Amino acid sequence: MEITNAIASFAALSQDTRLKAFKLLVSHEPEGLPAGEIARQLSVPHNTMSAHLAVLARAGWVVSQRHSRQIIYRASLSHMDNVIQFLLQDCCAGHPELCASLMDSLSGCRVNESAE
Amino acid sequence: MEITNAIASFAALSQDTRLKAFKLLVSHEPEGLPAGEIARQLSVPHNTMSAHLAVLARAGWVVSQRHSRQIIYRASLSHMDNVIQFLLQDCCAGHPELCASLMDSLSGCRVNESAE
DNA sequence: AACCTTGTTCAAAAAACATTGAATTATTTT
DNA sequence: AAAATAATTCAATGTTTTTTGAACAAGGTT
Repeated sequence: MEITNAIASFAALSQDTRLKAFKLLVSHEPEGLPAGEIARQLSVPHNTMSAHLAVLARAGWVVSQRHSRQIIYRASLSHMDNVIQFLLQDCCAGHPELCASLMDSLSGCRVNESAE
Repeated sequence: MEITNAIASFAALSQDTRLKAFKLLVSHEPEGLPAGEIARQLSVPHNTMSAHLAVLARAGWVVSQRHSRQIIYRASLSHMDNVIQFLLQDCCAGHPELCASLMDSLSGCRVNESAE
C-alpha cells in the first residue's frame, strides 16, 4: 500500500459518521446494507450519508453494488487487511515481539488450526 | 478503545508529515529520535513539526521524554496494537477467516514458536 | 407516461485543520 | 548572568472538510 492510499484510508475513518458506518457494515458482513438503511440506522440525512459513503468507497473501505433500486454497501475486509499490513510494515522486521503479542490477541479467532 | 479515541487516532495518521513521522519513529524503535532530528529528516520547519508531534502524542501514537535539551519521541507500539484491535473488534466474531488470513500474513514474524 | 422510491451530485456556508513568523520556555555552556 | 541550543506556544492566514437544501438520475409501479 502506497502512503497516499494510507493517508486517504486514515482520513476516511477519522470522522464519526464514517467510522460508525464502516463498523456497522463490518458487523453486517457478508450481506451488506443499502445506503438508505445505513443513513436510517445512524440518523443521518440521505445526502450526507451518501457523501460519506463516497469517501469510504474512494478510500477502499467499502464496495457497492446496485440491486434494483437500492445500492448495497459492503465492508472490504481485504482493504482492512492491507491497512493493518501497512501499519505493521517496518515494525515486524525489527520487532517480532509486537507481532507475537498481536497474534496472541488474535488467537481466540483461530480456525482450522490443529494445535491449540 | 473508545470510538472518540479511535477517531482521533485515525485523524492523527491522516496527514502526510504525521504519518511519515510515525513510520520514522517505528523504524527507530526502541531508541526514538529527538524532535529536531525528525524535523530535519522530513524537511519540515521545527514549529510545524512540533505541532504535528503534539497531535500524534495527544492521539497516543507517540510518547516523549525530555533528555537534557532534547525531547526524545518514541512510537507507542501498544497504541498501534490497540488501534488494530479496535478495527478487528466486531470482525473476528462473525468472520474468523479474516483473522486467519491476517495471521498467515504475520506468520513471517513468528518468534518463540515450536511448530512452523 | 406519470409517479414514487432510492440514491447521488451540486453549490454555498460554516467549521476544523495546516502552516509559519515571532515570541517564549527550558537547559546547557561560556 | 549572558549567550546558545532545542523545542514549544501564539496568532494570523490560507486551505480543506463537513453539512445540507435543492436539483438530478435510475429503477420500479400503476
